[in-house]
Order: sequence, then C-alpha cells, then structure tokens
Amino acid sequence: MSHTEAPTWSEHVHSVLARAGHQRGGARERVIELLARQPCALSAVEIEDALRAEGTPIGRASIYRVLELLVEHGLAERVAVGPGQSRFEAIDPSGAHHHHLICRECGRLVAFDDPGLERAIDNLSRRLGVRVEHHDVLLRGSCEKCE
Amino acid sequence: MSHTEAPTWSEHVHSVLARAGHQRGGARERVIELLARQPCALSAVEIEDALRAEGTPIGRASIYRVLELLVEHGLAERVAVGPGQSRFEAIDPSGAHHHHLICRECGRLVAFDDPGLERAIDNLSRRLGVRVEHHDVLLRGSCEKCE
DNA sequence: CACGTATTTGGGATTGAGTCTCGTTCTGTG
DNA sequence: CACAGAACGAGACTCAATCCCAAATACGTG
Repeated sequence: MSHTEAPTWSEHVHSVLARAGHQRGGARERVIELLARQPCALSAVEIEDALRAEGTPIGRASIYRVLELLVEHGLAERVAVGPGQSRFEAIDPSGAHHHHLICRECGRLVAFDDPGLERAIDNLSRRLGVRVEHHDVLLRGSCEKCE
Repeated sequence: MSHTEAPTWSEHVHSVLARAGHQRGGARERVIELLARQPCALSAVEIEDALRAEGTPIGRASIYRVLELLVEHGLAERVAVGPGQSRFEAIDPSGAHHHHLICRECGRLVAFDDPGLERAIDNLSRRLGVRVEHHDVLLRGSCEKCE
C-alpha cells in the first residue's frame, strides 16, 4: 500500500473475486459499482430499480447472485431490517464497520459506530467461549429528527 | 434460564391483553400456550405446524394476528434470522432479556445474555441522543459444539 | 484472430412467507 | 338469551427470493 490512494472498495472487491477465480461480467460490475456509490444499505429491489433507471437493467437472478457472492466473501453485509426484505451494504476493507438504528417514525436507517459496543461484544464472545465471525446490532427507536 | 416463579408468562400475557380490552379466543390461547412452552424462538410456520400436529390446527391469519399483537404489547420479540423468515419468542415479564448466536455450522440458535452488552447499548443511545425502544443483537459464528 | 470451454447472464416460472378479505363463529354483557 | 363487537379461518393474493435453462460472454489456447 503506497501513500497514493487507499484501495477503494470496488478495487478491493475485484481483487478478492479475481483471487477466488472469478471472471468479470457486466452484471456483476454494475452491481458492485452501484453498491460502491451508496451511503447506506440498499435492498435487492432498490438495486434492480436503480440499475434500470440508469439505463442498464440487470436480471434479478444476477443481482441476487452477486449479492450472495459478496456476502460469502465478506465484502458486503446483509442487514435484516424486518420481515420480507434484506438490505445490502458494502463492507469497508479497513475493517471499520457500523451498525444501524431504524426509526420507528420515519423508517429511516441511520448508521453509527461505537467502540464501547465493539468492546462489549468482544468480551462477550470471549466469555462465551465461541468464535464470533460476525455480529449485527439493530436498534429500534426514534431518530433525532423524529424525537 | 429462570425457574417457574409466581407469575408465568402466559398469565402475564393474559392480564396485559385483558387490560388492553381484548376478549379471549381459542386460537390466541393456543398460540400463547405453545409459545410459553418453548425454550427458544419459533417461526410462524413452525407454530402452524406444531399446532396442527397437536390436533388443534389454527388458521394462518390468526397466528400472524396473535404474533403481531404480542409484539405490539412488548410480550414477544421478533428475531429476524435471515431473509424470508422471522422467529418469535416470549419476552420474560421480569424485563430480563437475551440475545442470540446463530451457529454457522449447525444452524442452531443459542441464547445468551450479557450485562456488559446492555450497558454498552445504554451508553451508546445516550451518546447518540436517541431514544432506543428496542435492540437486537445477533452474533454469527460457531457454537461450542461445532468449534 | 478464431476456437472451444467454462463462467456469467437474464427471462420467466416457481416457491414460500406474510397479508388481506370477508363471511362465520364466539365472548362477554345487559 | 339476545345482541354487538371481537376473534377466527379459508383461501386469494402480494412480493421478495430462488430456480431453471438456454443464450451470451469472458478468456486461455492454438
């Protein structure tokens, strides 16, 4: 890693997938690029709509395939917001990650991170004697705007 | 977990619902009784199957109605395990609650609680300045047996 | 560059959890 | 025991997600 530019998420994704023996295809590229540009989690349906709106419609099957592939390789995260739909979001290669608050009033998804929380989960997994590969924390309440 | 103390969960549920002006009905009773007997979260489909297997089949609509009612009154919790299915579980009237670890190997759902984690979430919500009504923590990894 | 094979893609059928509707049945009250 | 409102259930329906398979594409090789 030189000082020029940190590797972007899409670059990271491409290198991981290439190393795993995957070829490149148009559909995958477009889903990755779209995801790379998002500030927060998108649902598969939103991805499908967004790509169609951009004039590059992608088959539903391909979208789900790409998302599954990304999750499998730890490159994206599935956020289960409730019954009926999952949202997906890029995972930063630096390892930094965040969690979400769903506002009961406006339905907005707010991202946050918290070292204390990470520490607590760390201690917890040690106490339980299990190897925790991944953790989701989802808070439900009212966001600042809706207080 | 806890021993059977004076007010059982079903008694608590009945009193809360009665106070909210609900009548009693056979379907609701059976779902509540079934849920009361469970050690851990069940999906709506599992509830439907279990009740049919016991010889008291309950309409799907009623099951979802009851579950929604319970969640609404803070008597049960919905655990979003993944895409396409929610699980439901009784909430202890004492306020004690727990979270879950999903084992990647065997798919088992393991319950645990942790004061440190609760404290971290408490501090966090204060820091963010939001009112957190509910929180879910879902760990993914390998359970003791599958280590 | 042309070729051949393995991978990727997408349309469309299918699944399955969850929701909705509406007529019937039950509960609690006067 | 009659009535009004609450609860129930069968089944149609919605919609995210999966499956299937033939066509298109990537890419190493000759």
